[in-house]
Amino acid sequence: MELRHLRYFLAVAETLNFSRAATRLNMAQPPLSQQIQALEKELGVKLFDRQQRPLQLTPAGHAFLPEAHAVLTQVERASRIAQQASRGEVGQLIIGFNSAAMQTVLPAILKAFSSQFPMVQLKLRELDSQLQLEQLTNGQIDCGFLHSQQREMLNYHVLWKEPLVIALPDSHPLVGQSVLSLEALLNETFILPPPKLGQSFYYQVLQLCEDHGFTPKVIQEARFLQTVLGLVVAGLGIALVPASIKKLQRTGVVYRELQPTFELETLLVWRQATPVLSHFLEIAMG
Amino acid sequence: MELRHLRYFLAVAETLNFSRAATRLNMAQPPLSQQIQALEKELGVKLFDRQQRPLQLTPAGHAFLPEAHAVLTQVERASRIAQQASRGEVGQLIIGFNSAAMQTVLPAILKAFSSQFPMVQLKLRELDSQLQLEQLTNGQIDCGFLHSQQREMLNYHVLWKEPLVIALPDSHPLVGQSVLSLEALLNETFILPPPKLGQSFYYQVLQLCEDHGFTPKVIQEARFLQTVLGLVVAGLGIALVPASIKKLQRTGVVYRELQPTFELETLLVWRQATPVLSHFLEIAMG
DNA sequence: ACGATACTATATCTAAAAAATATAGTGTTG
DNA sequence: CAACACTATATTTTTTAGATATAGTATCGT
Repeated sequence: MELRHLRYFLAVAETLNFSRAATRLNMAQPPLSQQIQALEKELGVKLFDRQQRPLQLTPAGHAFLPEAHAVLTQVERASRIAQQASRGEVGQLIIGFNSAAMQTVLPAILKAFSSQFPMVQLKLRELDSQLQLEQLTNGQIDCGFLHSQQREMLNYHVLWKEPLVIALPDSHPLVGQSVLSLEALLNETFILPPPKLGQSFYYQVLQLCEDHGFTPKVIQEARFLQTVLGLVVAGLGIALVPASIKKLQRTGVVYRELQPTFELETLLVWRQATPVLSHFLEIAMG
Repeated sequence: MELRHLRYFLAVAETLNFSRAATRLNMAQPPLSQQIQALEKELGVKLFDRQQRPLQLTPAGHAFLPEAHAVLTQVERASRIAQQASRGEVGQLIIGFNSAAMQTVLPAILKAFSSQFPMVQLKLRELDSQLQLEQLTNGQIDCGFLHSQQREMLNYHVLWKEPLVIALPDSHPLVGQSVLSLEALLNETFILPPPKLGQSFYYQVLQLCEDHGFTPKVIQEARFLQTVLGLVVAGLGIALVPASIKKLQRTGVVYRELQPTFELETLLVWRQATPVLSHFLEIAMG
């Protein structure tokens, strides 16, 4: 069976007249009769009762009519969807992000994109930066919002820069100073996320301290920034956190500027731009 | 576009290999490549990325895949439904019936049929006998359960015969006699359905009386047999009703046998037997 | 009832297009 | 970079859709 058979069947079923249907299809009547006969033979079923005029649909023809129609509708739909997908108007986008991104740039981007491309299904994966880089190369995510130093092989764009600030318990002896240098923190205990979960951020802080000539004392219990702040309040140590965390307004914690400043960069990273992704990138970087 | 293109596309999309797909389709590889190219050209969209191997679906191809699959599924469904309809296993059946039929033969028939052919949609129309005959010739109903004398032109089968009995108020002077002749009712008032609504039954009773040499006094208020009995109870007159009405067990009414008996026939009438109707008739006529 | 009319089916031929064969081109792998 | 695996292109063959001519069949009006 071919779509031609269904198109011809519909024309005949609607006009109930082979000759007029042929005219409407811009063809002669005999081949139309033949094609309908071929269709009937393949189905093993008579679709029209030709013994009486005007032509009548058989019960089988009657049942076949809406089904044939549905096939052609589905064909149009398939065609339209392929075209929309090639223009990036439908499809899906798997987006990786770390917790910091969700606190800053991501919400506005998601909102803008999904209002402009409502047919694109967004799948969000909260992953640490290192895992995002792996999944990007595997093609498991289409793009990622992350912190990283290594920028080889993948495409990236710096979306956001914010200074790291020092989070201190409000009872800490250093709260009197509005600006602190890293050297002043030589003997402090640092609270950091476990290296597995936040490798990139972890190593950036470590590197930073070593650039200033010391290896920090570290306790690694906190998985989320929220927890980090809790430990700071508890007086277990101090932490270097992105400035945007100040939004959380947690009591018992004060934030002090780091001098010299260290800028933490949030990158938008991707491997290959599909049509959907191109639109997303344009909106994100616009 | 033809179904061939979709079948070929699916084979290539599943194997991600033109040569192997061609083998699976029992054809050579070059025509397969050509047909896919033709499909892509018609859609205005590339479905495969041939720049790398193994072959990859483009985003458009990815979106097209489930849609193309849906088309072929729908084609199979259409084909199956046409065949089932030709065997009378699916479809619809519009059935006319009068109130007497619903009191007697119809329920058992409907139950038996719908358990054997659950895919057939039954549409029931409560109509008086005359209207059923009209709608049968118009093709508005497929078959009808009715009372009628005129049996030309249409196919029919006598399903049920029951005597008419006389319904009397229990205070009526004639209740003492267990059997009554029509002549005994010469001076009684008869309650009948309005001629418009129950022509056939109405004229049968009238004819019956005239065969016995008198024209009955008639009041025509009752549309349903239920109402007829109500008027009998109220003492407004007597009525000739099918014996099966006795099932209703209405207090205040007594039934007396008519002598000589008059058999009221319930007919199953149809014009042309479609496959579905044939099954229905077979079950109904046992 | 019967010829005129309107329509569909069959027979034959033509044209289009699908598929086969042979071969050139391209990406991938050791 | 040569060998391999695969896809595209060119050309021919085969199939089949479609056109034309005509025969067959149902309906309608006189």
